[in-house]
Amino acid sequence: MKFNFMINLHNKTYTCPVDVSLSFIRGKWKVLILFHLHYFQKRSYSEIRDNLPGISEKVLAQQLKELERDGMITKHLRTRKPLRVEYALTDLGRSLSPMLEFLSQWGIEYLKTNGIDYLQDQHLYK
Amino acid sequence: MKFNFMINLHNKTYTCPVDVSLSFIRGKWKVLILFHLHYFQKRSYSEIRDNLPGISEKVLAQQLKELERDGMITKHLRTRKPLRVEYALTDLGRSLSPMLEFLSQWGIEYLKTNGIDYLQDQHLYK
DNA sequence: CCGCCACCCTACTTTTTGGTAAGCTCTTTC
DNA sequence: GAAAGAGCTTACCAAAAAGTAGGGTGGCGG
Repeated sequence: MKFNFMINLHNKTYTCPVDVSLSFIRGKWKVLILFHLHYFQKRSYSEIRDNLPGISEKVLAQQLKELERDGMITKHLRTRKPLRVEYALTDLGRSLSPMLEFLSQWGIEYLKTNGIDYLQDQHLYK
Repeated sequence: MKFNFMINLHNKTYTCPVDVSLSFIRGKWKVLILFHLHYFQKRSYSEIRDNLPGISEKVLAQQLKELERDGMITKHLRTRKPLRVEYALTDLGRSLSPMLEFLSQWGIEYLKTNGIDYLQDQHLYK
Protein backbone atom coordinates (compact mmCIF):
# COMPACT_ATOMS: atom_id res chain seq x y z
CA MET A 1 0.00 0.00 0.00
CA LYS A 2 1.55 3.16 -1.22
CA PHE A 3 0.22 6.61 -1.86
CA ASN A 4 3.20 8.63 -2.84
CA PHE A 5 1.66 11.29 -4.97
CA MET A 6 2.08 14.97 -4.59
CA ILE A 7 -0.10 17.85 -3.61
CA ASN A 8 0.41 21.14 -5.38
CA LEU A 9 -0.50 24.31 -3.59
CA HIS A 10 0.81 27.86 -3.84
CA ASN A 11 3.53 26.78 -6.27
CA LYS A 12 4.94 24.26 -3.86
CA THR A 13 4.80 20.51 -3.63
CA TYR A 14 3.76 18.53 -0.57
CA THR A 15 3.91 14.83 0.07
CA CYS A 16 0.77 14.67 2.21
CA PRO A 17 -1.59 16.81 4.29
CA VAL A 18 0.73 16.63 7.28
CA ASP A 19 3.37 18.20 5.12
CA VAL A 20 0.96 20.99 4.23
CA SER A 21 0.29 21.71 7.89
CA LEU A 22 3.96 21.68 8.73
CA SER A 23 4.74 24.26 6.11
CA PHE A 24 2.98 26.87 8.23
CA ILE A 25 4.82 26.20 11.44
CA ARG A 26 8.33 25.57 10.24
CA GLY A 27 10.90 27.89 11.72
CA LYS A 28 12.57 27.84 15.08
CA TRP A 29 10.21 30.36 16.68
CA LYS A 30 6.90 30.17 14.85
CA VAL A 31 5.11 27.75 17.12
CA LEU A 32 6.41 29.63 20.13
CA ILE A 33 5.01 32.88 18.75
CA LEU A 34 1.69 31.21 17.99
CA PHE A 35 1.52 29.68 21.44
CA HIS A 36 2.33 33.02 22.98
CA LEU A 37 -0.51 34.68 21.10
CA HIS A 38 -2.79 31.78 21.92
CA TYR A 39 -1.97 32.26 25.58
CA PHE A 40 -2.18 36.06 25.74
CA GLN A 41 -4.68 36.83 22.97
CA LYS A 42 -3.18 40.21 22.02
CA ARG A 43 0.46 41.17 22.24
CA SER A 44 2.66 43.99 21.12
CA TYR A 45 5.91 43.53 19.29
CA SER A 46 8.04 44.08 22.36
CA GLU A 47 5.91 41.88 24.57
CA ILE A 48 6.45 39.00 22.20
CA ARG A 49 10.13 39.77 21.94
CA ASP A 50 10.64 39.95 25.68
CA ASN A 51 8.96 36.62 26.21
CA LEU A 52 11.03 34.79 23.67
CA PRO A 53 14.45 35.05 25.22
CA GLY A 54 17.10 34.65 22.58
CA ILE A 55 15.16 35.68 19.51
CA SER A 56 16.69 38.44 17.43
CA GLU A 57 14.68 41.37 16.15
CA LYS A 58 15.43 40.38 12.62
CA VAL A 59 14.04 36.90 12.99
CA LEU A 60 11.07 38.03 15.04
CA ALA A 61 10.01 40.60 12.46
CA GLN A 62 10.58 38.07 9.72
CA GLN A 63 8.52 35.30 11.25
CA LEU A 64 5.73 37.68 12.23
CA LYS A 65 5.58 38.76 8.62
CA GLU A 66 5.43 35.20 7.36
CA LEU A 67 2.74 34.26 9.85
CA GLU A 68 0.75 37.27 8.75
CA ARG A 69 1.26 36.46 5.09
CA ASP A 70 0.09 32.90 5.76
CA GLY A 71 -3.05 34.12 7.47
CA MET A 72 -2.21 32.86 10.92
CA ILE A 73 -1.97 36.21 12.70
CA THR A 74 -3.13 39.77 12.22
CA LYS A 75 -1.25 42.95 12.87
CA HIS A 76 -3.49 45.70 14.10
CA LEU A 77 -2.34 49.31 14.12
CA ARG A 78 -3.43 50.68 17.46
CA THR A 79 -1.95 54.14 17.11
CA ARG A 80 0.01 55.64 14.27
CA LYS A 81 1.46 58.71 16.02
CA PRO A 82 3.51 56.76 18.44
CA LEU A 83 3.68 53.57 16.42
CA ARG A 84 1.92 50.91 18.44
CA VAL A 85 0.77 47.60 17.07
CA GLU A 86 -1.03 44.55 18.32
CA TYR A 87 -0.62 41.03 17.08
CA ALA A 88 -3.30 38.39 17.48
CA LEU A 89 -4.31 35.03 16.08
CA THR A 90 -6.73 34.89 13.18
CA ASP A 91 -9.46 32.25 13.02
CA LEU A 92 -7.06 30.10 11.06
CA GLY A 93 -4.38 30.63 13.67
CA ARG A 94 -6.84 29.83 16.43
CA SER A 95 -7.74 26.61 14.67
CA LEU A 96 -4.26 25.43 15.65
CA SER A 97 -4.96 25.97 19.34
CA PRO A 98 -5.59 22.29 20.14
CA MET A 99 -2.17 21.49 18.82
CA LEU A 100 -0.54 24.34 20.71
CA GLU A 101 -2.17 23.17 23.92
CA PHE A 102 -1.16 19.61 23.19
CA LEU A 103 2.46 20.56 22.65
CA SER A 104 2.47 22.48 25.90
CA GLN A 105 0.93 19.66 27.89
CA TRP A 106 3.13 17.08 26.26
CA GLY A 107 6.20 19.12 27.13
CA ILE A 108 5.08 19.52 30.72
CA GLU A 109 4.47 15.77 30.96
CA TYR A 110 7.83 15.00 29.45
CA LEU A 111 9.56 17.33 31.88
CA LYS A 112 7.69 15.75 34.78
CA THR A 113 8.88 12.27 33.85
CA ASN A 114 12.36 13.72 33.71
CA GLY A 115 12.22 15.16 37.18
CA ILE A 116 11.35 18.75 36.35
CA ASP A 117 8.11 20.17 37.68
CA TYR A 118 7.45 23.04 35.34
CA LEU A 119 4.51 24.54 37.20
CA GLN A 120 6.40 24.52 40.45
CA ASP A 121 9.42 26.06 38.81
CA GLN A 122 7.25 28.65 37.13
CA HIS A 123 6.04 29.62 40.57
CA LEU A 124 9.61 29.87 41.82
CA TYR A 125 10.79 32.13 39.07
CA LYS A 126 7.92 34.56 38.88
CA MET B 1 2.99 39.08 33.18
CA LYS B 2 6.21 37.53 32.09
CA PHE B 3 7.76 34.18 32.67
CA ASN B 4 10.89 34.20 30.63
CA PHE B 5 13.03 31.73 32.48
CA MET B 6 14.78 28.77 31.06
CA ILE B 7 14.43 25.04 31.33
CA ASN B 8 17.57 22.98 31.32
CA LEU B 9 17.41 19.42 30.08
CA HIS B 10 19.97 17.15 28.46
CA ASN B 11 22.51 19.97 28.34
CA LYS B 12 20.22 22.20 26.33
CA THR B 13 18.14 25.22 27.17
CA TYR B 14 14.46 25.64 26.39
CA THR B 15 12.25 28.67 26.75
CA CYS B 16 9.10 26.74 27.67
CA PRO B 17 7.50 23.29 27.51
CA VAL B 18 6.38 23.88 23.94
CA ASP B 19 10.02 24.36 23.06
CA VAL B 20 10.84 21.05 24.72
CA SER B 21 8.22 19.25 22.64
CA LEU B 22 9.40 20.88 19.46
CA SER B 23 12.95 19.72 19.99
CA PHE B 24 11.82 16.16 19.25
CA ILE B 25 10.07 16.86 16.00
CA ARG B 26 12.31 19.43 14.38
CA GLY B 27 13.61 18.41 11.02
CA LYS B 28 11.99 18.46 7.65
CA TRP B 29 10.99 14.79 7.72
CA LYS B 30 10.61 13.76 11.33
CA VAL B 31 6.90 14.37 11.71
CA LEU B 32 6.29 12.73 8.37
CA ILE B 33 8.19 9.64 9.50
CA LEU B 34 6.30 9.59 12.78
CA PHE B 35 2.98 9.98 11.01
CA HIS B 36 3.90 7.22 8.64
CA LEU B 37 4.66 4.85 11.50
CA HIS B 38 1.54 5.98 13.30
CA TYR B 39 -0.46 5.13 10.21
CA PHE B 40 1.17 1.80 9.36
CA GLN B 41 2.32 0.57 12.77
CA LYS B 42 5.40 -1.31 11.49
CA ARG B 43 7.48 -0.43 8.50
CA SER B 44 10.75 -1.39 6.95
CA TYR B 45 13.44 1.02 5.93
CA SER B 46 12.55 0.85 2.27
CA GLU B 47 8.83 1.15 2.89
CA ILE B 48 9.41 4.38 4.74
CA ARG B 49 11.79 5.62 2.08
CA ASP B 50 9.43 4.82 -0.79
CA ASN B 51 6.60 6.68 0.89
CA LEU B 52 8.57 9.83 1.51
CA PRO B 53 9.27 10.92 -2.04
CA GLY B 54 12.27 13.18 -2.14
CA ILE B 55 14.03 12.10 1.02
CA SER B 56 17.64 11.06 0.62
CA GLU B 57 18.97 7.91 2.20
CA LYS B 58 21.41 9.96 4.21
CA VAL B 59 18.73 12.09 5.80
CA LEU B 60 16.38 9.18 6.32
CA ALA B 61 18.96 7.10 8.16
CA GLN B 62 19.96 10.18 10.13
CA GLN B 63 16.49 11.09 11.28
CA LEU B 64 15.60 7.49 12.07
CA LYS B 65 18.65 7.36 14.29
CA GLU B 66 17.74 10.58 16.06
CA LEU B 67 14.17 9.45 16.58
CA GLU B 68 15.47 6.19 18.00
CA ARG B 69 17.95 7.99 20.23
CA ASP B 70 15.15 10.23 21.48
CA GLY B 71 12.99 7.27 22.34
CA MET B 72 10.29 7.92 19.78
CA ILE B 73 10.76 4.84 17.65
CA THR B 74 12.28 1.38 17.92
CA LYS B 75 14.27 -0.53 15.36
CA HIS B 76 13.61 -4.22 15.52
CA LEU B 77 15.88 -6.72 13.80
CA ARG B 78 13.55 -9.17 12.10
CA THR B 79 16.17 -11.30 10.45
CA ARG B 80 19.91 -11.00 10.51
CA LYS B 81 20.78 -13.32 7.60
CA PRO B 82 19.18 -11.15 5.01
CA LEU B 83 19.21 -7.93 7.00
CA ARG B 84 15.60 -6.98 7.56
CA VAL B 85 14.47 -4.42 10.10
CA GLU B 86 11.21 -3.05 11.31
CA TYR B 87 10.61 0.42 12.66
CA ALA B 88 7.71 1.22 14.96
CA LEU B 89 6.61 3.88 17.41
CA THR B 90 7.43 3.49 21.09
CA ASP B 91 4.94 4.39 23.80
CA LEU B 92 6.48 7.84 23.86
CA GLY B 93 6.14 8.10 20.11
CA ARG B 94 2.56 6.89 20.27
CA SER B 95 1.83 9.58 22.83
CA LEU B 96 2.24 12.05 19.97
CA SER B 97 -0.50 10.38 17.95
CA PRO B 98 -3.17 12.97 18.77
CA MET B 99 -0.93 15.64 17.34
CA LEU B 100 -0.11 13.58 14.26
CA GLU B 101 -3.81 13.00 13.63
CA PHE B 102 -4.51 16.66 14.21
CA LEU B 103 -1.89 17.78 11.73
CA SER B 104 -3.29 15.39 9.15
CA GLN B 105 -6.88 16.53 9.64
CA TRP B 106 -5.88 20.16 9.74
CA GLY B 107 -4.00 19.76 6.46
CA ILE B 108 -6.94 18.01 4.83
CA GLU B 109 -9.25 20.79 6.00
CA TYR B 110 -6.90 23.45 4.75
CA LEU B 111 -6.67 21.77 1.37
CA LYS B 112 -10.43 21.50 1.20
CA THR B 113 -10.91 25.22 1.78
CA ASN B 114 -8.39 25.74 -0.99
CA GLY B 115 -10.24 23.65 -3.48
CA ILE B 116 -8.30 20.42 -3.17
CA ASP B 117 -10.13 17.31 -2.04
CA TYR B 118 -7.36 15.13 -0.73
CA LEU B 119 -9.41 12.00 -0.18
CA GLN B 120 -10.81 12.18 -3.68
CA ASP B 121 -7.36 12.76 -5.14
CA GLN B 122 -5.96 9.91 -3.11
CA HIS B 123 -8.57 7.71 -4.73
CA LEU B 124 -7.59 8.93 -8.16
CA TYR B 125 -3.92 8.27 -7.76
CA LYS B 126 -3.98 4.85 -6.16
C1' DC C 1 28.21 -15.35 -11.15
C1' DC C 2 25.61 -10.99 -12.47
C1' DG C 3 22.75 -7.88 -10.99
C1' DC C 4 19.49 -6.23 -7.90
C1' DC C 5 17.56 -5.02 -3.57
C1' DA C 6 17.59 -4.09 1.58
C1' DC C 7 20.08 -1.32 4.52
C1' DC C 8 22.76 1.58 5.34
C1' DC C 9 27.56 4.98 5.74
C1' DT C 10 30.77 8.76 4.44
C1' DA C 11 32.75 12.89 2.32
C1' DC C 12 31.52 16.85 0.31
C1' DT C 13 28.64 20.75 -1.29
C1' DT C 14 24.67 23.64 -1.27
C1' DT C 15 20.77 25.72 0.67
C1' DT C 16 18.27 27.40 4.27
C1' DT C 17 17.89 29.42 8.41
C1' DG C 18 19.23 32.04 12.09
C1' DG C 19 22.27 35.42 14.52
C1' DT C 20 25.00 40.12 15.00
C1' DA C 21 25.25 44.61 14.83
C1' DA C 22 23.96 48.65 13.49
C1' DG C 23 20.72 52.17 12.12
C1' DC C 24 16.34 54.73 11.60
C1' DT C 25 11.72 57.17 12.94
C1' DC C 26 8.76 58.81 16.08
C1' DT C 27 7.46 59.93 20.86
C1' DT C 28 7.41 60.13 25.63
C1' DT C 29 9.98 61.18 29.84
C1' DC C 30 13.19 63.43 32.68
C1' DG D 1 17.40 68.33 24.65
C1' DA D 2 19.40 63.73 25.87
C1' DA D 3 18.07 59.33 26.58
C1' DA D 4 15.11 55.58 26.14
C1' DG D 5 11.71 52.71 24.23
C1' DA D 6 8.51 50.90 20.43
C1' DG D 7 8.79 48.93 16.06
C1' DC D 8 11.07 47.90 12.84
C1' DT D 9 15.03 47.36 8.50
C1' DT D 10 19.39 46.26 6.35
C1' DA D 11 23.95 44.22 5.36
C1' DC D 12 26.71 40.82 6.53
C1' DC D 13 28.14 36.34 8.57
C1' DA D 14 27.71 31.71 10.90
C1' DA D 15 25.56 27.58 11.76
C1' DA D 16 22.45 24.10 10.85
C1' DA D 17 20.12 21.31 7.84
C1' DA D 18 19.56 19.02 3.77
C1' DG D 19 21.06 17.27 -0.80
C1' DT D 20 24.57 14.67 -3.99
C1' DA D 21 27.16 11.09 -5.13
C1' DG D 22 29.27 7.51 -4.29
C1' DG D 23 30.68 3.16 -1.57
C1' DG D 24 29.90 -1.22 0.86
C1' DT D 25 27.86 -5.76 2.69
C1' DG D 26 25.19 -9.57 2.25
C1' DG D 27 21.43 -12.25 0.57
C1' DC D 28 18.46 -13.86 -3.36
C1' DG D 29 16.87 -14.90 -8.20
C1' DG D 30 18.03 -16.18 -12.54
